[in-house]
Amino acid sequence: MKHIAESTVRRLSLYLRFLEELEGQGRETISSEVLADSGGTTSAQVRKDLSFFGSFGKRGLGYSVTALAKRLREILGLGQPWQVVIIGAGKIGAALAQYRGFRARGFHVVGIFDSDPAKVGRTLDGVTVSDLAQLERELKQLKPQIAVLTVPADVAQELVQRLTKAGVRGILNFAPATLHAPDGVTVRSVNMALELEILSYALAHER
Amino acid sequence: MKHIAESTVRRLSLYLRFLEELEGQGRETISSEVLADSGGTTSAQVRKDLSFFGSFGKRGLGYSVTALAKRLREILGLGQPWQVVIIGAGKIGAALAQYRGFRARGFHVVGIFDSDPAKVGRTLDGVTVSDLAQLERELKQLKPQIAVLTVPADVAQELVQRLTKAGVRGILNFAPATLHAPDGVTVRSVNMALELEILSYALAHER
DNA sequence: CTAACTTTGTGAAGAATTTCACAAGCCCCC
DNA sequence: GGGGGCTTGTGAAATTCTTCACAAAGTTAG
Ligand SMILES: NC(=O)c1ccc[n+]([C@@H]2O[C@H](COP(=O)([O-])OP(=O)(O)OC[C@H]3O[C@@H](n4cnc5c(N)ncnc54)[C@H](O)[C@@H]3O)[C@@H](O)[C@H]2O)c1
Ligand SMILES: NC(=O)c1ccc[n+]([C@@H]2O[C@H](COP(=O)([O-])OP(=O)(O)OC[C@H]3O[C@@H](n4cnc5c(N)ncnc54)[C@H](O)[C@@H]3O)[C@@H](O)[C@H]2O)c1
Repeated sequence: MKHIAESTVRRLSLYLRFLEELEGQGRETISSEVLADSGGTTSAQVRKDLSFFGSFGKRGLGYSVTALAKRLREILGLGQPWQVVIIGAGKIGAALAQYRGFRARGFHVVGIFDSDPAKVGRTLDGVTVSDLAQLERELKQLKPQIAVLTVPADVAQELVQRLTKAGVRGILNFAPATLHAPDGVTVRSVNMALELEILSYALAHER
Repeated sequence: MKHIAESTVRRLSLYLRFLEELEGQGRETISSEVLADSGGTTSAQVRKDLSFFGSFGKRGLGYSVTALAKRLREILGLGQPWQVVIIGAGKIGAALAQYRGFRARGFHVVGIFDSDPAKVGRTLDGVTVSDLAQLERELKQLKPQIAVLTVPADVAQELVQRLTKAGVRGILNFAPATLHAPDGVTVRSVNMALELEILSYALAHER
């Protein structure tokens, strides 16, 4: 399959969110035009995005809401549930562990780890925090595909190593650090301070 | 000034973070090559990014770490402190309110608002949570340029309206909603579920 | 059944971004 | 003070991404 740009995948996720809303409302079909508005883009862009994966629409009518949503879930890999572990049960890690939006999308938090004895043993939304020392041992059982890193920046890279070795294939990092992983392991970083800085740039350069 | 791509601004922020690390280590100069590695890009890209704003380097030598960091802070609008309010003192709002990384970059949380009486009156990192009903009255005093939205998705848009009317010019939104704001107001969204979905896409399509 | 209308799918054009590649500038050493 | 060695700054080329624009296909109404 041809390489698909991240911007395209991002838009597909937005389309899917909107389609699921429409599904709830019992709407049956939707045009690329309306779908475009929902994601802040253009109808041509929507059609082009979808065309990478096939042709799902009916000319003169639009797309079947349920069929397109189903297809997008497959494309995005959301047909199956994913097992997720969270490393770092601090403020942001705890918030994420209790966040309903993940489970709703098929991301199941199956384990939480922390190195602080004061945090170990606590339960967050039904999952007990384990000691980081048990990481490798427990991952053998849990077999998560994805890890969320919410630890201080200076230990993030070493955890990437350990997680990778234990078979984790995707990492979502919240620490402000540039991380490196071997081929076959995908690392994405969410950097909130950086988002504020982009805002700061925009405000400072207005007009 | 010519329009600068968001991807460029994003990289400038990364360069700045690395430069500040180097400043701490007392390093005096740095080449585009080394700077590139830090941000996961190429030396040509670094030089091109910087060239939009002038020429700061010395051929044969590289860039002065302190001078470039200073210049980047100016470019990014970090020369001045920004006043920030957080709307929604829930799990993620509370985590952000207590996050040290924001203050370190000159983003000062000066107010927190919530509509839940149980949350009002609590203190997070020295700032007391106010009743949302007091929003307009208190914003007149606080005059924040930036608001962080950590409320449920279905009330996010109406808060954009109120904040905009009260003079806020930049909004960082964490709710999974596509928001619209008038010209002159910048809205950025951080969508964590979407980040996981992009990861999911990558894992599902590997090789 | 036909005609008017709507909307898709997609090449081709256009715009934006990244990479290439190299002349020019500066440092350092002899 | 000249030469060798680095590294910048930047046009030009290459690549990637978005928009345009329209034929083809389907719908709806009469
Ligand atoms: N709080 C926020 O709003 C926020 C925002 C953006 C980024 N971040 C980043 O997220 C990370 C966590 O932030 P936080 O505010 O939750 O901090 P925190 O101090 O509340 O949490 C960090 C947790 O990691 C644990 N930890 C430390 N070393 C560990 C290790 N080697 N293995 C496992 N766990 C370990 C600590 O015990 C602690 O529980 C930091 O890198 C921070 O920069 C936080
Ligand atoms: N918790 C997470 O890890 C996480 C991750 C990604 C996105 N989000 C999003 O962030 C938002 C908040 O999530 P949360 O987990 O902190 O939820 P939460 O329920 O803990 O917090 C929401 C807070 O907003 C307050 N609130 C509700 N309506 C309000 C209004 N009109 N004005 C002011 N405050 C109001 C509530 O009282 C509550 O304190 C949601 O949109 C959620 O989807 C959360």
